[in-house]
Amino acid sequence: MLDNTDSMNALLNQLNEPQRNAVVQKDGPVMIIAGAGSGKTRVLTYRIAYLLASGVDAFNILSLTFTNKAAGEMRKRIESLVGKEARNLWMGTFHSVFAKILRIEAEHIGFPSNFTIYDSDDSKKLIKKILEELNLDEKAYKPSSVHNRISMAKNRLVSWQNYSTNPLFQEDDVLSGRPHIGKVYQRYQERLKKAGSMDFDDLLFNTNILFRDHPEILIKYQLKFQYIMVDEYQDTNLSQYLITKRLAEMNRNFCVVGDDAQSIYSFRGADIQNILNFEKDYPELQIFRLEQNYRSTKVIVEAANSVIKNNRHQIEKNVWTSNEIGEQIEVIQAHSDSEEGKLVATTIFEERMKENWSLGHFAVLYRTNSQSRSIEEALRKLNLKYKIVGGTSFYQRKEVKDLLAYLRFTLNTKDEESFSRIINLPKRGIGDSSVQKIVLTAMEQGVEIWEVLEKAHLILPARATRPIQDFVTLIKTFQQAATTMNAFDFAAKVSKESGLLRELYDDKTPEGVSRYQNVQELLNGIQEFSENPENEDTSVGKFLQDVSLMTDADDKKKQDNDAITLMTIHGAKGLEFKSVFIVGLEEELFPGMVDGRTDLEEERRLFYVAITRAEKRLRISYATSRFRYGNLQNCKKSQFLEEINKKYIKETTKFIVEDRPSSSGGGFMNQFQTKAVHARKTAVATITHKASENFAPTPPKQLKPGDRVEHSKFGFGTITDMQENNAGDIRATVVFETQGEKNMMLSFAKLMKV
DNA sequence: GCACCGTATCTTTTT
DNA sequence: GATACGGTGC
Repeated sequence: MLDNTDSMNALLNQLNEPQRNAVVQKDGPVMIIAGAGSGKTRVLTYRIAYLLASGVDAFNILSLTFTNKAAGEMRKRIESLVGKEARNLWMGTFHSVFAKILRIEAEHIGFPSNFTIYDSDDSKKLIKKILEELNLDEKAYKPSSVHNRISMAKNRLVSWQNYSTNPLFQEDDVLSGRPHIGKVYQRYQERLKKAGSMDFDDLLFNTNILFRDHPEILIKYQLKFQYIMVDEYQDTNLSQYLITKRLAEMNRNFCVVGDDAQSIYSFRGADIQNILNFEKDYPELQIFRLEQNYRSTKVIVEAANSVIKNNRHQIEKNVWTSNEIGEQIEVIQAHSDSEEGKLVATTIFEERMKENWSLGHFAVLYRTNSQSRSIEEALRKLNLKYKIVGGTSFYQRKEVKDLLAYLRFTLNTKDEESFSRIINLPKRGIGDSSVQKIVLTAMEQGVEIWEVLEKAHLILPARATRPIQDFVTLIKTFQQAATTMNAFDFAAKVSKESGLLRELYDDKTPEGVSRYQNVQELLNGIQEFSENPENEDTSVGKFLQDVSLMTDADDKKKQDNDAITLMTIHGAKGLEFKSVFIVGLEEELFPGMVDGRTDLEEERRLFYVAITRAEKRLRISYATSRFRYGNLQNCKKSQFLEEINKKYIKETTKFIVEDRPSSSGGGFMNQFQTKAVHARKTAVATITHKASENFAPTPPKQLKPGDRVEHSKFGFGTITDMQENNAGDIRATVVFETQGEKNMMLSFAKLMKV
């Protein structure tokens, strides 16, 4: 530990005055308003180093950051200041830190500690299934919009029980023609619970439940986390706000860092009021303002200021710099998106020559992921190396998720999403109808899918049973192996013996080859994990826990620093580059518009973030026409361009001679074609019964009509009839008190005579 | 059960 | 322009 005052003073001398003040104010509530490029990370790291130096134990510090990568880097920087002790800090994203706590405390909220985390892909698939089951109009109920509503609700701590009576949500839902979202929400939660799974939002929602319902656990963590720091506080939602508020309540050593001007995540529930109202929660608050920008030229800083001042409510601050004036911002007009790409590419090409900057100093930022295409094409033509950060991340690729699904299912056979992914992958002759039958039986009989699989011969013809038995055997051998092998050996075994790798290997199309490589890369990643001496637990279970919260930005392989960075502006937050291009400054693209609605202030903050990523040089481009939805559209220059003070801008019109885009065909819709409507209905009751403590199924032979029985999920009822079928299985008709009449298959015996 | 083919829909932004 | 989905024919 760094307990000598000299070195501490040396540290503090590297800071400017407001930075230093913010660092040494270690106790009590602190808010640090950190303008763009004002050395925020530096203040945070030094602050933690200072806490450690003044005798605070690393175990008692909780520091929440926005990305895993930010956390990792900060930990490294602190380690270089104070040494190994930094490893004991609790540092990470909200999601990863509270997932960790939820695993420790899982039993208190009725989850297994190895619960699976569903990513939004998994969530949407599950929601889709539920929408079909409920037979809801697929035009009004799109999985993504329903998922959005549910996510919003969770972020505002509205449970499914309260959703339908919540005026805020209900009104909007009725207005948009989908009054039944509450029902979907309920079913979605029931299914997640059954699958032993949580989605991203549940990690925070359930943490709130945990702390609300178990004061003794809350106190335990309050005692532990004596000092709490939250970065990017302007992007917290109600759920996150309440978690930290509760945790900080006892010691009140609560330091938040943020910049209201950079709040860009309201679409996922972030509430800028959390930072604007922070002072109301903590009257004794100490506020520090970091206003000196060390990153950018005067032109860039002041241009950014001239844009953001068009927003109304703001925390008062004056970001300034003593850096050079720098060059004016170049605004580039193009006639099409492909021309825009070419102009960007040639400009980078020339600038790199002239300045001798490595490609790592260039970034192209856009509003939507789809804009990367035209840029990529142009860069490839000039042989300029680039990397795309974000978009469909590595971990979202089908082949990667497929292998992960095998690993997940082996450890948690309740995981419904993984099950449907792999049951017929590679093709083993288990078709949709068999799968549906299995899922349906599991629901109707109130047992788990795995159990039905093991007894598939009872409900399916022999032809379909064989491959299922093979599948069950396969998973069983995997389950054995998982307990003894490390993650890598295990994953390698699974990828081979499942036949996944073989199938990809046999596919010699370019896509097939790349898919194969992706799986290999995943295996490499798992190997790194398994062989990393810092990892105590190298089991596949631990790997899965880590990987489910990993994002593209965290990927070490993406840190090639001799390549141009392409990413969304959201992805660029917190980063900086010598030379930045912001592309697509057009109305309805940036500021973006979704079914006629725009949050202009948020879009403006996003533009502010984009501008302030640049250190030396900034260029902004727009095109007067662009391909969207596969056809050509005319575009208007963005209003944001007018908001930049004219004196910082030079407009240039560069020309690329050649290909004008020709409009593509198509676009005529066949209005006369009607879609077949599918009515699929499954009778699934809402399960509320909790099995009695002494519940133990009675052997089927001892049951007879007239018996009163308890079912572990459906509650109490009476047997009215029993029949033996030709598969040798006995079916009992049971009239349940709450669930009505059901046909129970006694080979799945979950009935107890009472 | 599965492979192939036409078409409807899509694009904000992310943990 | 890509993809996911439904329909059709083996």
